[in-house]
Amino acid sequence: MEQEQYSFSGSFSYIIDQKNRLNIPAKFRKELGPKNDNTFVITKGFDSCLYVYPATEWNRVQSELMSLNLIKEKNRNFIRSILRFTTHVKFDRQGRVQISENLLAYAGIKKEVEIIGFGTKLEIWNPEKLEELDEQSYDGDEFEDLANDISF
Amino acid sequence: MEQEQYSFSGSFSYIIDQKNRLNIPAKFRKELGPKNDNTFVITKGFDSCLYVYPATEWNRVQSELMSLNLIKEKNRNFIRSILRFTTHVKFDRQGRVQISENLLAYAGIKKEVEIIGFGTKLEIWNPEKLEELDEQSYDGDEFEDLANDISF
DNA sequence: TATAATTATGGGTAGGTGTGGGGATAAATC
DNA sequence: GATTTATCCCCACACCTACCCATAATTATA
Repeated sequence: MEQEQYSFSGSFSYIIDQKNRLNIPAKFRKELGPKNDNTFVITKGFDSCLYVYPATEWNRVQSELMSLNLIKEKNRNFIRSILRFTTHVKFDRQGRVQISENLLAYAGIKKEVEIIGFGTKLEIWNPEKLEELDEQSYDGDEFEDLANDISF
Repeated sequence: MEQEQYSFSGSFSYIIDQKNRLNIPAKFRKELGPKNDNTFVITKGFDSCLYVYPATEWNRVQSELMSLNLIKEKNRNFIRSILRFTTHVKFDRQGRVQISENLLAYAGIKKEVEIIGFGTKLEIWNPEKLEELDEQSYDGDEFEDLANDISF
């Protein structure tokens, strides 16, 4: 199977409507491609945001997950903590997906939402939390070192 | 794949029109070459300016970005701080690109713009900020040392 | 110098995008 | 079984953007 290379980027503001529907940026939907059958996979992410994978990309993640040694309790707990919150969502003709209450609660999302591209996946944020993190986490020296490493 | 070597230089003044469109100097557009499909990648730079990469050059940066270890929170924050503000822009038949509001805000750009060549990339500046920085940052001795290092 | 080509800026318009809401079907609750 | 609740599909519409053409200024060319 050839490896399709996603490279999501950019930041987009949306709101969740009364029916818990969230618009996915048209730009990202177009990048999805026909193999994914209009389907994303949403799960809990780190940093109190949600991760959104193209279905094909999620398959890769899942197979790596399942390759962990199931004898170790730590691994079982890890797998469980992720799969428990994973759902496949298909967007409607307007490009919206439905997000479950507990995922929204985990990310602290009420109405305003920021969707950002993160390479092979998307991240869904409460914009206020994203802003906070941005301020807290900025580290001039370290960021300059990293930028230097990658010839930014 | 052969490595094409960009060497942008020079300084050009433009204005942003009512539709947030910014002209890219014809000189730079011509250097782009056919492989880039008339596409530049714009993102936040250091020094409160915007960076503009040829698409092929950006691919290199991005693949290095994504090769960072995502287990480390600092790396995730770094990647996010860059990709969030990254957009692929294709210039129209007049050679203009559209620049998002938050990028303009970051660089403090309202109307007047200075585009300068910076080797493999371009930089977009508010001309006043560029002027300020020029005065503040000039350091005769240090600059002479650097010039000497590179046999300028 | 005259003419043509290129470049920088302005603006119109069709189609795409984001958001709200209605109605049919399925699921849940009483 | 009856009533409510949720879910999915469709349509509506305001707004925005991409694409097109126009024009003035500048540069290149004969």
